[in-house]
Order: sequence, then C-alpha cells, then structure tokens
Amino acid sequence: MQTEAAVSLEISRHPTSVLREQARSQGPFGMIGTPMRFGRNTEIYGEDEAAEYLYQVVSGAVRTYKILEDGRRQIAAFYLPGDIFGFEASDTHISSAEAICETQVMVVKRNALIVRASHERDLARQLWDATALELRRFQEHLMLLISSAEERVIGFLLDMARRAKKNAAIELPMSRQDIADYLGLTIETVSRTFTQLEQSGVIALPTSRRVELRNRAMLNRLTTA
Amino acid sequence: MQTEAAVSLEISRHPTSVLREQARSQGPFGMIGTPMRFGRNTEIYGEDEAAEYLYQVVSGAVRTYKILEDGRRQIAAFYLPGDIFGFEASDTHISSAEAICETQVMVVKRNALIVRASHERDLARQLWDATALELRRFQEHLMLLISSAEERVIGFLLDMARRAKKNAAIELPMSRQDIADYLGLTIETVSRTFTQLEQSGVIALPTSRRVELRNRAMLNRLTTA
DNA sequence: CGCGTAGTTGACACTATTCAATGTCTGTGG
DNA sequence: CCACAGACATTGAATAGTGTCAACTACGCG
Repeated sequence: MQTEAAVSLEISRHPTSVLREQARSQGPFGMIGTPMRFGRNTEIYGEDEAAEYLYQVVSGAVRTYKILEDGRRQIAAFYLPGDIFGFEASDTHISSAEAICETQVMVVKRNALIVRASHERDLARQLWDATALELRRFQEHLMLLISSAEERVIGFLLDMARRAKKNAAIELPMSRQDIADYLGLTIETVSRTFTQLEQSGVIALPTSRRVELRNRAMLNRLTTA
Repeated sequence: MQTEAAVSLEISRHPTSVLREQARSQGPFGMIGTPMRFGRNTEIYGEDEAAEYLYQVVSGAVRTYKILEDGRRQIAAFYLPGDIFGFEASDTHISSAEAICETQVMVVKRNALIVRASHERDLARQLWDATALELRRFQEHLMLLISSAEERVIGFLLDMARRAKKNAAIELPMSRQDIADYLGLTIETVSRTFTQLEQSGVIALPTSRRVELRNRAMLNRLTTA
C-alpha cells in the first residue's frame, strides 16, 4: 500500500478536480495531495513504519489501532471525512491504520509538507492545529475509558454525531467489534448497551448500523450520571 | 500563580545558575527559562486558561488533570524532573496542572519559544519531539486503561521506574488517590493491588511511598497476562 | 501525646465479562 | 425469486473483578 502511495505521488500530480475541491475546503491537503483508494479492512500503514505520508480522509472511514501482546486490539481513533491522520509529530507511526470501509484519502509527503510549512506560516499553523486536535481527542478518549459502559457508549455516539455534522441520525461505518475495541468493552456489552438505550427511548436503531438520537437532553444528562 | 510567573519572567532574567545548569542538560529551557517554585498541591495553571507559558520540571513532580461534571478527577499525566509540560500544541490548556509536592520548574514564554523556533531549526525539532512524546504517553495511558487493575498498576510502576531512571527502587511522589485517578481505579483497589504484588514477591513496600521492583521478569510477564 | 491525613483491609453489591445459543442481514448460486 | 452460507449482532445465565461502605491501622506534625 505504501508503495502504491509513493508511485501515485510521483506520477499523478493532478488528480481529479472533484477530490481536490472536496479536500481543499476541509484542509491543507487539497493543493498538494494525491488521491488514493483503500478497500474495506485494508492496511494504510503499519505500526512502527516510517511516517512518510500524511493522510486526509475524503470519504469513508479509517481506524488506527494497536495490537497488544495478548491479542487484544485497542482502537486509538476513528477518522471521518475531513480528518487528518498519520501525523503523530514523530517520524514513526505509533499505531497501524486501516480503512474501515471503501475509503478515499488524499496523501501528502510529510517532508514536502514540512518544507512548505517552514515558509508558509499558515500551513505550519494548520499542522499544529491538527496535532492539538489529536491531543484533545486522546484526552477525551481517556475520559471515556474511566466511565461506565453506558457513559462510554453515549460519549461515543455524541462524538460521532457531532463529527458527522448530522444532528439526529448517524450511519456508523464501524462494526460493534470496532466500537468495543475503541471503548475498551466487549462486543456483548456494547450490544446490550445499545439495546438498553433504545428501550429507554433515547436512541432508535432502524438498523444495527444506523443510530438516531431521540432525546439529546437525556443523552447529555447520562454522560455524567 | 500565573501572575507571579509573568512577573518573574520580566524581572528575573538571570536565575541561579544551579537551576540553569540542571535544566540545560535536560532540554531546551535552560538558556531562556526562569525558575519558579510551587508548593505542594498548588495550582500551576488551570484548564481553559491561555497557554502563555511552557514548563520544565527541575525537581519535584506535577500532575495534570481534568475534573468531570460528577466530581471525579482524571489525572492525564505525571511529570517528573526533566519533563516538559503545559505545551498542548494549542493556545489553551486542556488540563489543569498542580504541583504534587514542593516543585521547582523552569518557565518559558510560549511566544518567545515559538519565535525562536521559527529560525532555530533545532529548537523547532525539540518542540515537535516533546509533542510526539506527549502523544505517545497518551497512547500508552490508553492501553493501560483497557487492562485489568493488576496490569494497570504494574504498567504504572514500570513506567515510573523507567522514567525515574532507578531500576530497582522508586520513591513515589504521588498519593494512592493520585495513582487511582490516573489509572481509573479506586484508591482501595490500588491499595489491594499493591499488597497482592508485595505478597507475591514481585515488589517490596518498605514504606507506602517507596516501591522496590524485586522481580522484573515476572512484572513484565504480568503486564500482558 | 493526640489529632488528622493517608493507607489498608474486610464484607457485600454491582457491573461487565465469559461462554453459549439464537437471531438477523447480505450476497451468492441454484 | 428463494435458499443458504457466513459474518455480524443480540440475548441469556453464570462468573469474576471492581466498586462501595465501613472499620481499622500507620504515620507525620503541631
């Protein structure tokens, strides 16, 4: 995968304008990035690989994760359209990244961006902002992990709803197992919690991947109950 | 506290050379920083305050934390001598910071550092490195929080031992409550886990704050058991 | 010496996990 | 168009691990 990226970075300097427009409106990548596609469950980069590229999600979704020695998987973050990932402020990735579903990303050579950033004040600022956001997400994630199962699930849903910019209904790209591995719960507990929330009327589940937030006030109350 | 810092930054440009020497050997702060002292349990900065300064611990220890709406406290990180904190890649602090015990820090104006970094390649690099380390610590912290109580405590102890550079014995500056709030456990569970580890012979507890790692091999095995 | 804080220990309740079974959706081939 | 396989999701019962509440102990400081 990494190899493909390298190739297309060299060859294709003028990707389809549709992609460029989409990305440009959302971040610093549109002007210099190269589009790539990744299929469901395919690796984008591996842990401990050199962090040669930065990525911005155009469509689809990405998970970053680590596998522990005993086989458990901890998902560090989900990235949705517009999000930048692969940028860990160091030259080695601290997680692996996979496409959750069919995903389009804009890819940019890290070095190129850093060089540009050294004389484009605006770009440097955007890189720091992306890093600050990353730190903030990690911290929010930490807060989730010390709460009860119900609070974790609600926190996750509210975060997804906010980031999807759909206030009432969200289409989850990730499986229950992904959610469980993100929240540090088992798939069964996640499932049970979804059902409880549905039964108490705060969410609706037309399909297992589609969540409608019915009672925002109660959801917000439950986050700290 | 913030005010004091501002004052001393303006007034005292030539702090005691002892402090400068100590800090210089450990990071980028020695050449431009100003020393400050904080007493036990005093605030260094508050959440959502403007991040005007960066700090480097000279002696003592610092905790950063957030208080949740329901009153629980999550400690985000502990900082030991040599560590840089208060730098969250954004212009607002995402946590509060307090001295755990009598603590000396070197303080530097964020702006000054950023200006210098723009033409001192080395300094810029150090800032990114500090940020990368911060991200790495957050991630390791995440991994801890999905484990069992025993694994969390062991992970914490191994981290402390590594950072204190003492391979066998560590003097913990923080209380059991601090450890509990860092690990997302109760003080009782932390205490019980310490006792268990002592009884199984992998650690010794000459006093409640002093921990000796007796069986490193077994400790490492237990981290993922 | 006595007080207050910090730490430990015990009994019990409760939450999430484990293991197992059942249910649902999607895509494929008959 | 329907039947089936395989992956994904839900549900149930029993268990293990933490949390809660309360009592007790150890230590440092005035």
